[in-house]
Amino acid sequence: MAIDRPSASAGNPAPARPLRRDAQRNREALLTAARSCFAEQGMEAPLEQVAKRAGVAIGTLYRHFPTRLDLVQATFAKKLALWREAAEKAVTMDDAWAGLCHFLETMCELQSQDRGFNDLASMRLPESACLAGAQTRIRELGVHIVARAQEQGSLRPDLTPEDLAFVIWSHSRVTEATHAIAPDAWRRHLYLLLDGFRTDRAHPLPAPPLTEEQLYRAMTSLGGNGACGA
Amino acid sequence: MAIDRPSASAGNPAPARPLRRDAQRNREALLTAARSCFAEQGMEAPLEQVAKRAGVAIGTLYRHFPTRLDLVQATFAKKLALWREAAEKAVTMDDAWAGLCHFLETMCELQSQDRGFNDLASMRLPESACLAGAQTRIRELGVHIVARAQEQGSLRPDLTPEDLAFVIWSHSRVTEATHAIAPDAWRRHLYLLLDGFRTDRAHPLPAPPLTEEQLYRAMTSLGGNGACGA
DNA sequence: AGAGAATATGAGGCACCCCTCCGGTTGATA
DNA sequence: TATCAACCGGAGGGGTGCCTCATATTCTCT
Repeated sequence: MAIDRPSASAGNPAPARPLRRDAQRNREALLTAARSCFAEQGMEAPLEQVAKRAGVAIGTLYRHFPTRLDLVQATFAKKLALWREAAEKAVTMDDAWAGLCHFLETMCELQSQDRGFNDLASMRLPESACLAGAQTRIRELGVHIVARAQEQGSLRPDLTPEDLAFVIWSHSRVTEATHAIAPDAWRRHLYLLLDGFRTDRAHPLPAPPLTEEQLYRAMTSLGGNGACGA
Repeated sequence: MAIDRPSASAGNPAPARPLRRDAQRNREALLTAARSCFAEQGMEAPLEQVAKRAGVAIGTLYRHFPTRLDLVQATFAKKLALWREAAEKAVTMDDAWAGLCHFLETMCELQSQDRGFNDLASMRLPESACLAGAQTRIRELGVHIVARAQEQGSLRPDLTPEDLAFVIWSHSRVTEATHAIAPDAWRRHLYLLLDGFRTDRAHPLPAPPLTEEQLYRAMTSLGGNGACGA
């Protein structure tokens, strides 16, 4: 499993002299290529294809990113930050329901534009990953987003923060199926689901919410074989 | 692409003399093995593993099922029939909303028990497939199920039969993520979504429904590389 | 029991992807 | 411009899975 090999993200106090110019160029070409490969094919896109698209040999890719996880993290740092910003903003919005919608809609939009981000959102990175902190922060914010909307009475009280994972997962396949055919169809699905979240429509639910521990394990189990799941 | 090879499901007036006893035995062992492999790993489970689990050489598998699609169809005929029966029953139930729930709940249950069925439900088999007829029939019934519930006023009027695909797709990943950790969690997700389907105080949806053609293409596009999608 | 058709076997060719390693190349520095 | 560490290329070994085909086996029928 990739995770056991030396990884650029491991404890690395790196005095980090600046990269040589060719190395810098290659690194950026690799990131650009990775962005497009991952966006099209998900986080398990063949690395050889990333290298080819970057116009670089496979060995070069491995020199820069010893682990698939390293490449994934470098590739998605910005998009993860966007997601996190949406969450930070959501908790500051006066209308908590609008905040919830903003949070989920931004997330779904990011997912729908990028199959790799779709994968990333659906699963949990290993503890060691430097992006794991952002994921954790987003979950914390999710707790507040849910709580505020419930205090204001707009979100059904029997919903837990863990239920937000349902949005990620369910949206994940919907957008995968429709994005090439009807790129906006996912909004319809999201709003149907959101209508089910409203207080005034709530009917008793037939199963208890996931516990935090269960959610953790569920996200870890996804993408178990090929990619970055621990 | 597998579909171009000679397939047992093609126009086959087959006088079909009965199988030799060993052949019969192997065929059944293969189907049993396929059921468990597909249930665990989805429709793209390695055929070599199916053969091994059946205690049979890979060549034997190909003799019985020249195409992956042939094996898939033989494996899932019964479960598809169960799904179809649920649909047939749903349209006869007095309470159309209960019928809708029965239909969707049965479908989701089948999906949650079997990753292969999960795949099968999410995508469209090629025209040539002998199970394609059942899929078509189920869609027809879906139209009636939706119409009846709308006539009775329980289902929101802006919902179309194509929207039922959202249930399949969204459930698909939810159950994939949770089935090993909380095997009943999918019911919670389904009921949240169903609450969004109810008539009372439905909110406007931000995107038009899929057309029939779009739905067809979306289901065809899923699982595009490895398996049975045309 | 013997013959012949039906069936089973599994090695092997192909394609894909992973990752490593070392000889050749290039950019920074003096 | 000479030096050398840093960097790059890409062949190649390992693994998996697909599917075919020549050969060996087994059933069935007389």
